[in-house]
Amino acid sequence: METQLAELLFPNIDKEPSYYEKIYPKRSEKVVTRFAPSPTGFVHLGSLYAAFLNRMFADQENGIFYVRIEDTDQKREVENGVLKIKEGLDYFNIDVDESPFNEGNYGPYIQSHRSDIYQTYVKDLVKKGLAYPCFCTEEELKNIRCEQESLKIVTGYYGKWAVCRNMSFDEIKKRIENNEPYVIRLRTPNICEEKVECVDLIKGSIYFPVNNIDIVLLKSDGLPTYHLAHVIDDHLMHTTHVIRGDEWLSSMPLHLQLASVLGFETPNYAHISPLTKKEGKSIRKLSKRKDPELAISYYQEMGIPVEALKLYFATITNSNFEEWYNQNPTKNISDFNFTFNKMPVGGTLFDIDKLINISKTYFSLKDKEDLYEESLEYFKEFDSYFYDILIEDKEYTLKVLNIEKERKRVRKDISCYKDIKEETWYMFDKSFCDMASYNAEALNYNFEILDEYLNTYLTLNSEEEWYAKVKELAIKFGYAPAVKAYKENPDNYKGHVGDICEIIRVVLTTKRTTPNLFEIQCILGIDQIKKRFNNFKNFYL
RNA sequence: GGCCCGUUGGUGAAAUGGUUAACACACAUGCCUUUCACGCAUGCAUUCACGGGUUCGAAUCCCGUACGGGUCACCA
Repeated sequence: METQLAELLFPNIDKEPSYYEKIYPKRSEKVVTRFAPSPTGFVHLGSLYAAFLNRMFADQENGIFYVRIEDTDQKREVENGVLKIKEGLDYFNIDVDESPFNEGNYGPYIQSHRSDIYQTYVKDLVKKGLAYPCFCTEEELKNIRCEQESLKIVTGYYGKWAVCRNMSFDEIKKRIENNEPYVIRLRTPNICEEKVECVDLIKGSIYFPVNNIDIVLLKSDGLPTYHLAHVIDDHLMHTTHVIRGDEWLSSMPLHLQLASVLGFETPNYAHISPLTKKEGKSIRKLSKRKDPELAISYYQEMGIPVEALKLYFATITNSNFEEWYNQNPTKNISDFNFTFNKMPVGGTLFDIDKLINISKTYFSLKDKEDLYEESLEYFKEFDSYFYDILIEDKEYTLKVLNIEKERKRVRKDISCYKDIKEETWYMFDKSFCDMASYNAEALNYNFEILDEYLNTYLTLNSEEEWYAKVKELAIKFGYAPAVKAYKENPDNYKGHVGDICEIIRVVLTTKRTTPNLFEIQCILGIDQIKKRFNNFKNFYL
């Protein structure tokens, strides 16, 4: 009778599960991880975090990391969804060993192309009396739920509520011939209220009630639900560690049950606690719909380097990473030994301040050549005006990017590529001419000091000599040659040497705060300095 | 509402029964200093959500309460 039913339901399925078991043999790698996104739009930072972890763990154990597209819900699918996932991964420099774009021996890597596989396994379950067709309509299911809710009992398709569970073969046949739509449900073997131990690598052992709901295995369009698909795929693709978001934790009893019913060994599970965000007083999981600023495009536009993002991920992944990295700043993330039991169990607030700090350190460690190349990539895409300025004279740009770099304590004022423009635009003649504008306060500057400086005190031979001259200039005009002297007797002076420097600084850059003034002047050169002094005077006279 | 999980300073967190509760970010002050940044120093939880209990001893174990989160689809 069951065999008859199986043939009625799946007349076109001519294979047995053993066929697939044979063509997808065990792999030699000890660790196989995977990233299994749905093609529903841009790649969210949270997804990338999961991908990053999977890749990292596979690397650490010399394993395989593959990508499988979970597109069994065509309603939610977005145009170019798969491509967007690829772009996200590429941008993040996450190598993928097997994927739809790089098929290995365990494909297809897109679930909608694996329909026959799922149906073969389900057909086998039907034969064994472990699955059955259900003709309940959306409305009927809704009514069942409403009744259960009013009775204050657990909702779902189970026990006596599972009305299609014991339908006769003749009735099923009649309905199918009548073209009534149906799903295939699991005939869950559990009716009692036992608990199952779910071992999670991050959270430890958790005891859940066993699943006793006849969940849907195959939807009316013949495609599987997530639960069935992932259990079969992770088995056939020989995933050893399922590292996924913790929204799946509570369905783990179901997944364990499915594996057991299908006769599979269960992989290890690790459920990652979500990245969260503060909204007013409450905290909630980062959401793709509500938080578009957490699309990677947000970071691309700002120019936060991927490496910085990865370092940030690493620090929130293992609480001891940060300390290790501070002691080994030249090593790679992959040199660190990650462990699941050091991962956060609760949610993690996404801390942009921390990210920015990490990014600043990252920039401070970059040498000028790398900085130049990477900046070009960024500005080429997001600011062609400044890109043209940067490439006009490479040697000059390198000097600008190198300001205060070749010293023991490097500046840390750049947190993203966008900042590079903010911090250097005044160093280039073109952007200076285009963008410079003086604050009204500059009007009050003593023009005599400026003339004196330009004509007799300006020297670029060495920083010591230059500074000594500036001090002389300060004294000549009644300013203290040292800040300390000024602070001790403020009434004796008009100001201090720093004020003199400020005047020069503003005239040359329009800014009150810049890196080292002497270095700036050396790069600008005498002619440019003169030009800017003259411009400044013309501006006000 | 049922089932799970969590709650340590502004933030991320360490500490897994034993003296003054790591570390990092942020913040504040001071030093250094031509400005800013860097760097250095100092400060920032009389206490680990709350209430009970176990113990010579608890942030750490147990129970209860409160709050927060996740999940209960023919979505993944």
